[in-house]
Amino acid sequence: MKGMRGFFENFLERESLFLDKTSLLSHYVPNEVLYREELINEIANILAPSLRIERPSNLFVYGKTGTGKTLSIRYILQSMDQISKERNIPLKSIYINCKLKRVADTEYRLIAQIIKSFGRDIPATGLPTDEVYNIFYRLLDSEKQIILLVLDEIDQLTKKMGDEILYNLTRINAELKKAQICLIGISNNLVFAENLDPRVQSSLSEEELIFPPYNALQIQDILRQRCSKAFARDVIEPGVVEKCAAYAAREHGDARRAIDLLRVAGELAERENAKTVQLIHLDSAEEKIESDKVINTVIGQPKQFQLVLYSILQLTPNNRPFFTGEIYELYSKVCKKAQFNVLTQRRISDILAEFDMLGIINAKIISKGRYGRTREVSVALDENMKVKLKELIEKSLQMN
DNA sequence: AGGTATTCACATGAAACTATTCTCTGAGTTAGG
DNA sequence: TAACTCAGAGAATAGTTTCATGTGAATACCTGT
Repeated sequence: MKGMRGFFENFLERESLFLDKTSLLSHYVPNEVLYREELINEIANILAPSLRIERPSNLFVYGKTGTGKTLSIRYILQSMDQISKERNIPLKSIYINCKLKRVADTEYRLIAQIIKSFGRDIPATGLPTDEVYNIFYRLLDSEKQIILLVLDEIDQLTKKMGDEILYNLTRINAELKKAQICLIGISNNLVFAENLDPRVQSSLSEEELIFPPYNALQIQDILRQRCSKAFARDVIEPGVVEKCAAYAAREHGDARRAIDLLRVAGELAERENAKTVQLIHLDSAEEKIESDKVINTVIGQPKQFQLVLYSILQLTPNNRPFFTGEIYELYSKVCKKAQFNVLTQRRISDILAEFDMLGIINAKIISKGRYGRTREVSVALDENMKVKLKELIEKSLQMN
């Protein structure tokens, strides 16, 4: 108890490396968005009519992750909201991230989420979808107004389900008497619109913008901008920002990643009582981010996924790729031993495909000629991680 | 030797089923007037 | 008679199962030389 107290006292006395961490968090919107002036102006031009209660063109924004799409849109909407509030313009902006599991990744939930932003709660289940639509219509059309509806990661929405939702949304305007709605889609899949119903495609992307990746120098400036707010003076060793930017630029100019990296590096430095953030911290930060990501995704998976992964990990010391059949065989054994019910091979096949998507395994479909056709699976993790995951899964399955 | 046809061991798709969680409805019950 | 309770019908969703069909190339099987 005494030791604990000492720890916390020590913690409080210690001078933090951080001044204000918020500027390094992902939803932070800075006062100035660097290197996006032109795009922002363009978007502002497109959306401006809404301030005069005219429906602006629907807008579609493409760009890889961390190129400032979301940030720019939010930035613009923020000032539009401000103006419309000051001048009493009936303009409302709604931002929805379609990727969020169990929040807005289905038709029902998307609409429910929109309704929620009007201040009405819709139960998670129980109501028929068209009933929810009705509520939505009535809510929208209750007064003359313009709605700017931002759908972030819109590709996730159509991936699971068809494009019916989008069709409905684009068609809504025709049915509304007073209100008008403007769709702003954000996607990091550059070919997203291609396999969309042509009707949806044309009306959704009346205007299209592409966000190019940042280069290393630009990322440096962005990092410096954030740093000056986030960190105390002179705690960042020279070269750290540069290397951080280089890391991120090496991928595809992902500024978000660079910022995360810097934040985690700072946290690590602080945790080990360092006076400054050094290059070593960057390396450990990269490692930590990577391993946290893997661990979190694995923990988040349902039990059966964990069982499958566990079986794969058991096979991995053989140090050769293995096939669906082998995995399934071992998986059945593991299941029986641990008193879980055994799923069909069909299902395991899908689970393997999902692990492949998550990047935890590498799976390739190969044909062994006369000896059939299967997935050739290998694990995409280093030894440390494998051991750690094995223990983790053992623990998490023992519980139940 | 060269050319087809087979065949394996799954992959991939679609539909249907199960279980859970939640709403809504209307019949039956209760309590107060 | 109004308010309340509670079972049953119906939804949305996740996770599966069932049934059906697809598939790439190593091998088996021919064929004519």
